[in-house]
Amino acid sequence: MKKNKPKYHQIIDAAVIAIAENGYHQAQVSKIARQAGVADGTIYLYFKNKEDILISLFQEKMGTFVEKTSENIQTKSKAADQLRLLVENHFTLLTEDPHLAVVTQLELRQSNKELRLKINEVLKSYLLLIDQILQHGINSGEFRDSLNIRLARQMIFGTIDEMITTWVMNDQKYDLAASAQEAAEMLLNGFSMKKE
Amino acid sequence: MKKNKPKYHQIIDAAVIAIAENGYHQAQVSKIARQAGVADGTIYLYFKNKEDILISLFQEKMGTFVEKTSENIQTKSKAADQLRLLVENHFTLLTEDPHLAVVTQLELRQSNKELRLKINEVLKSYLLLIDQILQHGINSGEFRDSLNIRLARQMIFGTIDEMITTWVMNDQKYDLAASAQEAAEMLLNGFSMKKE
Amino acid sequence: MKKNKPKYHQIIDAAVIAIAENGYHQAQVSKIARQAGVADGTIYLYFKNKEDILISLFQEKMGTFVEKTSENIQTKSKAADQLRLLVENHFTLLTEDPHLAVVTQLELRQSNKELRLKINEVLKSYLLLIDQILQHGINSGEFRDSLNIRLARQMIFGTIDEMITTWVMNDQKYDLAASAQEAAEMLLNGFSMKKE
Amino acid sequence: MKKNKPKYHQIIDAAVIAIAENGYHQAQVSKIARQAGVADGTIYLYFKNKEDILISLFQEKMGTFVEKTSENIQTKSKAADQLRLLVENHFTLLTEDPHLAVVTQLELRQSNKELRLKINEVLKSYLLLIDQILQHGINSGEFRDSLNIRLARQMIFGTIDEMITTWVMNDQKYDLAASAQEAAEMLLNGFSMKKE
DNA sequence: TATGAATGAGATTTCATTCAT
DNA sequence: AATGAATGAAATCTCATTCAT
Repeated sequence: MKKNKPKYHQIIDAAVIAIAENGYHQAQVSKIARQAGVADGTIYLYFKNKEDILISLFQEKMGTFVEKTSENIQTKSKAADQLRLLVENHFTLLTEDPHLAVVTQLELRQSNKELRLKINEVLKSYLLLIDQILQHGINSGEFRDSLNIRLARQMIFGTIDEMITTWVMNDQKYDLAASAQEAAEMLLNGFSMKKE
Repeated sequence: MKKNKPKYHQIIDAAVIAIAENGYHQAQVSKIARQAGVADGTIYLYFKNKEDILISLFQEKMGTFVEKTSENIQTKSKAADQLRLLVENHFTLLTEDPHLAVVTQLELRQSNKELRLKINEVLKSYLLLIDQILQHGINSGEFRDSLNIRLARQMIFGTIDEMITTWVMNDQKYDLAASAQEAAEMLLNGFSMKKE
Repeated sequence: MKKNKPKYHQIIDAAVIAIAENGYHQAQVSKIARQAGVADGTIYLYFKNKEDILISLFQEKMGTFVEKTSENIQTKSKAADQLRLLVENHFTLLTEDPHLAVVTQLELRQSNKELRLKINEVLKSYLLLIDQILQHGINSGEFRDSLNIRLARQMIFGTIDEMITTWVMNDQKYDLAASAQEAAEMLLNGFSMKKE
Repeated sequence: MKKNKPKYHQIIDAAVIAIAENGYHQAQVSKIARQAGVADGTIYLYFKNKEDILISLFQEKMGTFVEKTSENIQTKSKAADQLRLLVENHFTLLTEDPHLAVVTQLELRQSNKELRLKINEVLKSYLLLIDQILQHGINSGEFRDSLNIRLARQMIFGTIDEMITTWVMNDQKYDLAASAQEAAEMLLNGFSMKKE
């Protein structure tokens, strides 16, 4: 299994840096190789092609994130708290790795449709996690019965994504994590029982 | 003024189709020219370079949309109604021009950072329109005083954008406009007075 | 006859300026037309193609020069004086028209082999004039009998040309005509009887 | 160092042939590559761009020539003999490499001003060599004290250059080297003491 | 395993020339 | 005679991938 060898991760981390520093289209395989301290050809011993590096990058980083977040939210019993934690975890992840933030929010989106479809495949587990929280909230009576889960999920993901992208575009110069609670509250407000 | 000549719009419309059908990187200038029914060189009588076509495309289509929507919402006195109209207009625009939907949601995002910055410039007027609605809602007492406008704007735009992108990625096979009202309600719910 | 119409010379003079100011490869037909104050298409009513402008330019300017010089030197009886006059006339011509100097010494040499062959054709009458002076000098006993005319002609033309080119490359900033007599003397020295 | 690898010289030699046979503007990179027996892209492993091939070509060929000639003339003690050797060496170099003669005398002069400035830079060492001979001749009393070195240098270079160019334009069909001695004598004659 | 030299397909843009008005 | 909008051919250079060592 290639994934267990140190060079596999070495190359992925090099790709994150190379893309963040040079931009998607200027991050040639040779630059990634140089950043990783290996020869160009070595890349192809660990990855099928350039696209494979990018998908693997996303899988490794996002996959790990979803797993951890999934575990984290099990510690909370209320859906509201779970959502709060999810937003916070997401913001914290990218705040702690500025290169990764640039890569996922700006650079990787320049990839072609085919690659983006594969990235979406990876994102599905994240969207599923959101769905679980929403379903749990409906079951527990925190959210209203009539909540359209697909719509709510798109609102959550769209909001988080837009917030992060704006923050990255502004050179990450303000404290993103500080807005996590407020964003969660506003979302939750939209999902709650109608007041009469 | 080049913009008043028929070939200017002819080429822009051809670009939308060529990009939608072939993808961003496969929409060569020669393909756009063929689609427009002009020679390759003619393109350069109306546009400085290829990037200029894409910027102009976005300005013409999105600029027109923002203008019209801006006028439309003046007919509504309540901020809630204005937001409902905004969402509906946006969904309708792209539902009625499937090619344009593909281009704005998927293909144009593959452009380089420089082009995306120019696109964002155009988007600013749209975000400003959203801000106006939100401010109006606060002033009229429809939305709570403490509403964080920047956050609310990101929620609105992020949600709309995510909904459209998902719809386009699913080959536009369901009725997007049908979700407009529901989406607007959920957003509005989040902005309303806290219930006790 | 096109050559008698004012626009013919208007276009040639415009070409000299356009080429001198923009360089050979940057002097597009449209620039020459603009400089001449006519439409692009008008050029083709007076010249077969772009090359034809350049050949005509050279013919008009150099042809006139050779004619005048030819007349001038008839006023001198000694070959040495004729040569002195020839050099002086050549230097004066280009000193008085800096644009023309740049065009003939630098820019027109960037043309392709075919055009340069045609330019050489025009130059032949100039070389013939030099030959006449040399033959006259031999006949009159001013130059030695054994003088190789072809060689002497190449020396004269090569020296003049190299002097002018260097002067143009140095932005015409020194007085070229001032060197005319000295250059002529040195050439004449080489042609004179061997001293014992 | 790229210059020590065999392909560097292989490509330069191919460029000389390709340019001589096709002309400057018809010697596309792909033709040079084919002539060199390498792929188009390989060219760019050894040269920055097409212009770099041409500059390097001139530097290698002319630079080597100046160096060798410089060494050669050290074997002669008299300035007159040194000049004779210089002319002979120059004529011999180009007589032995007809392709190179076409390239330096006709084709490379079609290059743009920027490239020609770089070529002139290389030529400076040649002109310096001529100056050394002239100065030596003055010091040794072979040439007259009052000799204008700049002028004499332009006469030497101009004459040699004109002779070669005419010879190349006439398809190199006569024996250029045979005229070397005669040309040198005529130049020397011009530099010698005035006879009384 | 690792290397890195070599490959070669592919696209934007310019500009001389034409021709309908 | 004059215009100028339209034409369309043509070439440099990049970079993902391979493969002999």
